[in-house]
Amino acid sequence: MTSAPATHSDLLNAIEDRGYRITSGRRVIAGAIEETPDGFTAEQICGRLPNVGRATVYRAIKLFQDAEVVCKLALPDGAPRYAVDAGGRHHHHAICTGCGAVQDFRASTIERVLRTIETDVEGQITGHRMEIYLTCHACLASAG
Amino acid sequence: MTSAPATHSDLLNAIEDRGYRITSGRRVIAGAIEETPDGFTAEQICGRLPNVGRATVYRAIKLFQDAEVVCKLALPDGAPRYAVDAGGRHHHHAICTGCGAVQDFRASTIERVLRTIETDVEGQITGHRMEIYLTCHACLASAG
DNA sequence: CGATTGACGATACCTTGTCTCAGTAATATG
DNA sequence: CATATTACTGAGACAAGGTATCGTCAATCG
Repeated sequence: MTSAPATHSDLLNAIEDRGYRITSGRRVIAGAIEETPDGFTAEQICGRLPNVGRATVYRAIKLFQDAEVVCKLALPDGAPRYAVDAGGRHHHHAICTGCGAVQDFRASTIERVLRTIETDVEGQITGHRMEIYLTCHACLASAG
Repeated sequence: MTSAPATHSDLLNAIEDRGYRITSGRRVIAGAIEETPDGFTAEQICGRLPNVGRATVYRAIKLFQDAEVVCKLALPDGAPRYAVDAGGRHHHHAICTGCGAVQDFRASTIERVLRTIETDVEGQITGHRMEIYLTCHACLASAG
């Protein structure tokens, strides 16, 4: 009966698929992350899980990043923020600077632009980073 | 004879124009920055100028940023890097992940894409960040 | 049920900055 | 030019975000 699929969350599945163990710590970290619809910071998770070590939280987040189910973003001032990356396909993020809410968007035009740029710059493009900053409807309304 | 234009560097002129004093510390910091053709890190400048306090270096870099003659970038892992911003006009940066060399480019297409995205996301866009990562010709050749 | 190996928590440490504060240098004024 | 004013400075403490170390513990394999 060890064949039970154990019905993990997407986050846990992603790291299990890569050969990492599912531990109780990782389970509660994944749970805490999945409760944040609008992105999260590492310290938020640490604060919410006082029984899990800080290092363990950072280690788990890094695993999720490597497994491409969590993505690290930067606010305008460079402050880091994480968001769950459901789809898998390459996409970018629009971040509300008021509340931190994250919207995904897939702008195929951007990919086309990048290919254009490829001919303009000296060298071989290996990657890129792009973030849109905005004020979401909720923040516009409450701060309006 | 106090009308001598004092022929400062672009960096110094930029902060002088904004009402800040030209001090000996700022002079050597600007000099050190202008000697780095391929971007720089704050600690690099600190290391090169042991007689200037660390805080002073960071303060000066911030002034240059505010005056829009220096721009703060992020490498793929989030590590910060600075580059001199000559032109003034809004542009983006392509950074070699091998050596840190920075190329500027002005992709008007990107601005157009952003305006398109504006209609796709929920909220009011306030800004964006974009960096291209590449391997420059020199690094391609030497690591090839 | 062990044995093995990965994961854990605590904590020290690192990096990148910022803040404080007393002392100092750059300007403005007389 | 002397002096008053004010900004600037260096040293060092502090903060945020993250990584490394290390002894212990638990998940998984056989």
